Parts: sequence; C-alpha cells; structure tokens
Amino acid sequence: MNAPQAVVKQGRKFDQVLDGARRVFLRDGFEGASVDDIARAAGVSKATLYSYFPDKRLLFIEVAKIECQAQSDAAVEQVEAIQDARIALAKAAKHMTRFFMSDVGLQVHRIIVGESQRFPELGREFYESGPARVHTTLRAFLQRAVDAGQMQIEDIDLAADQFPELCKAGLHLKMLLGLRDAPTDEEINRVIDGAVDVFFARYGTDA
Amino acid sequence: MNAPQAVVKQGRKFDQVLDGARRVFLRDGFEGASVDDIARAAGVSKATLYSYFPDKRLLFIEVAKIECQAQSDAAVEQVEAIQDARIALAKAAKHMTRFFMSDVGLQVHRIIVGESQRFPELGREFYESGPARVHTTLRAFLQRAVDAGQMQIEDIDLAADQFPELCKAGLHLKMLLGLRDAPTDEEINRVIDGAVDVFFARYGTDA
DNA sequence: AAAAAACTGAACTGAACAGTTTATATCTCA
DNA sequence: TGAGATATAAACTGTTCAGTTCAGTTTTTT
Repeated sequence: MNAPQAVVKQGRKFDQVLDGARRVFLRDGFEGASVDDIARAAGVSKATLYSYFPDKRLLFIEVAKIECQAQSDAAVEQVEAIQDARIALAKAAKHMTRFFMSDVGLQVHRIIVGESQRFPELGREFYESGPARVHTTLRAFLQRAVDAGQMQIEDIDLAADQFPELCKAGLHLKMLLGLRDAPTDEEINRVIDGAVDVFFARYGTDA
Repeated sequence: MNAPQAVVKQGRKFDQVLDGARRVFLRDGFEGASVDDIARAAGVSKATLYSYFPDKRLLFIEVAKIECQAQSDAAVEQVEAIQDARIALAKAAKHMTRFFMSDVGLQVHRIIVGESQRFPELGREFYESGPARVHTTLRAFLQRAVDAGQMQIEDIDLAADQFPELCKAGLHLKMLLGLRDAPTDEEINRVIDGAVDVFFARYGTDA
C-alpha cells in the first residue's frame, strides 16, 4: 500500500550526525576533533551519536568516504562527453586543480595522509572512492583518444598517473602546509595550461 | 691555551635525545609518540629531555628539520656538476624518487602534512629546508640549461615545480596511504624515464 | 678532593577525552 | 491515546599523557 520511504530506517537524526561530524572533522582533523564537539555541532546528544556509530573512527571513515565520492562523481561526469582530447583534458585539469586547492580537498588530504597509518582501511576507502576512480576514468579516456588517433601513448597507466600530478605543480604542497593563500584564477590557469602543454608535447599527435 | 671544543655547551646527552626522538617519531608519528617512549629510547631521563627541549613540539620540529636538511643536501650536490641536461635530470629524478618512496621520506611527509595545521612553523621549517632548496637548485640548473641552449623554457618556475611532481606519478600517494609495497627498481625507472621523457618533450631542444 | 653541573628515577599533577550509564523526555504511528 | 522507539542531559569511569618536582647519584671541572 504505502511506501513512504523505502530507505533503511536509521532514526531521525542520522544525517544531522554526519553533517556535524563533517564540519568538525574538516575543521579540526581527526585527533583534534572531540566527540563532544561533534555532538554539540550536530545538535545531538553523545548517546545518540554513539547509537549510530560504534566509535569515532568509523564515523570519520563514513564522512571521508561520502566526501570523496561526491567530488569524484562530479569530476568524472564532466570528461566523459567531450570529443576533442585537449579540451576535455583542460576541463578535467581545471576540475582537479580546483578540488586539490579547495579547503575541503586539502583538509581531507591532510587528514587521510596523517591518519592512514593508524587506520589502514581508511587509506583504502579514500583511494578507492577518489583517486582510483579518477585514474580509471582517465585511463579509459586516454585509450579512446589513442584509438581515435588524437594521442599516442605507450604506457597509458603511467600517463594517467602523470596528469593529475602535473595539476598540482608546486601549489598543492604549499597549500597543504599552509604556506600561501588560495591561488587566483590566473595562477590556476597557469598550472592547468602548463599541465596540458607538457602532456600534449609528449603524448599528442596534433601538429 | 686549550680549546677542547668550541661548540656550544649543551650537555653530554643532547645527541642521544635527538637520536631517540628521531627513531620514535619516525616510527610512531607525532601524536603516536609518547615522551616517555622517547626518553626510554634515548636512554635518558624525562627530566633530561625536558632540560634540552621546552616541549614535545619543538623537539619534533628539530628532528624534522635535521632530517630534511640531510636529504636535500645529498640531492642538491649531485646535480650541480653534470653538463648534459638530460643525464643530470635523470640523476636528480632518481634521487628524488628514491627519497619520496623511502621509509623516512614517506614518514616525514605524513607527519608534516598531518601536523602542519596545528604547528604552522613546522610546515615552513620543513618547506624551507627541503622542497624549497630543491626548487631553487632546479631552477638554477634549468636556467643554465636554457642559457646553454640545451632547453627552451618560458616559465622556469613552473617547470621547476612540474618536474618533482612527475617523479611521484601515482606511486607516491599509494605509498603514503600504505596501499602497496616498496616499488622495485624497475618500477622506479619507469617513473623516472617517464618524467624525463615528458619533460624533454616539452622543454628540450635536442632533436 | 671539593664544588659545580648534568643526570636519574619515580612519583605526582592536571587536563583531555573516548565511551558508558541512567533516569527522563519526546516523538511516531497504529 | 498509548506503546515502543528514539533522543536527551549529565554525571561517571578509566585511561593516556605532557610536563613538573625533588631528593639523590654520577660526571666534569678546577
């Protein structure tokens, strides 16, 4: 008869908890965030929080996974359609670079790198739901470009690894360490154009 | 008359403390390392440790600084002498890549990235004594190669940022997250050769 | 050998914080 | 409206750990 919401029943405040956790973890890091803080930010009692997540670690992993998936979803869709390889890659570069330099992107990166020793599964979850998807998409894209005669690449896996690195080009580390302000559009374009130029100098077939 | 050691008087066990701290920090990270552990590893009482360093943070910064300086010293010297740009860069790439993938390199990177939020001066110390020196050296080298007609580069700063990134090419992140074993020499060579090839396709003048 | 400096070890303080418990309140839906 | 599920506040437990203190020992210097 009625199927109001077929989703898993998980209590009214589940999303509130995730949302508060997201805010506090991204602000303070994993160790820096206290569960009391998260409960307060979520507008929820500590007991409620613990009724949803057995411990702090799993709560964090959930937040990180959601965050990565959202981002790589957006990045992946963009590239799929476009025909001209150079234009498509420039577009992908813009997306990646913007994300690498964003507050969320940087903070997730910091936390994951800092905590992956203590929680090995965290590193894997993050990698699978973020970088791995980008790599796969990029590889498929490059393969198509090669098949279409737009590019010439012997080692597609290597190329698909090189491109995102090129999009970091110095800015990323400095931002990670808090050594500079957010780059201007101009600076981002410089990095993007540089990445595409380098990439096509090596792998392009166009004259 | 006698000047046995003109060095600053700093007590007999200063080096022991640094050495124990180095071992424990690199093994357990900053938060993971307890001061009691460090004192034990150093073979020194906690009181002695605190007579040299006012707190854990400054002790860690000292260790990190020393570690970075040692590494970039080694990397910088190598490149200075060689004439042929391609050979010199391949050599530099090998050094950098090896360091990026080494236990010490990875662990220092993890800790610095993870803690630089909490201790802003840590990020700066690290950057100045490591990446910045590499960047400066590389820039000077590229300038000489351009002057000698071996390369053609419009934006030398950008190029000097791109090259180290190319040396990471996927391996680095996976290693950071503990998702794979140490690369074989063959894998490292693949990355190095790839980096040099890409770089010279864009910036080389040789036929 | 005496004085000064460096070191020890063990106990202590104080604070932070993850996770639990309990008695009470509010919401949902049949 | 009433039963069961869900949420709350607040106090509590137990642990970890940075940093301090101090009375006593060892090393260095003169």
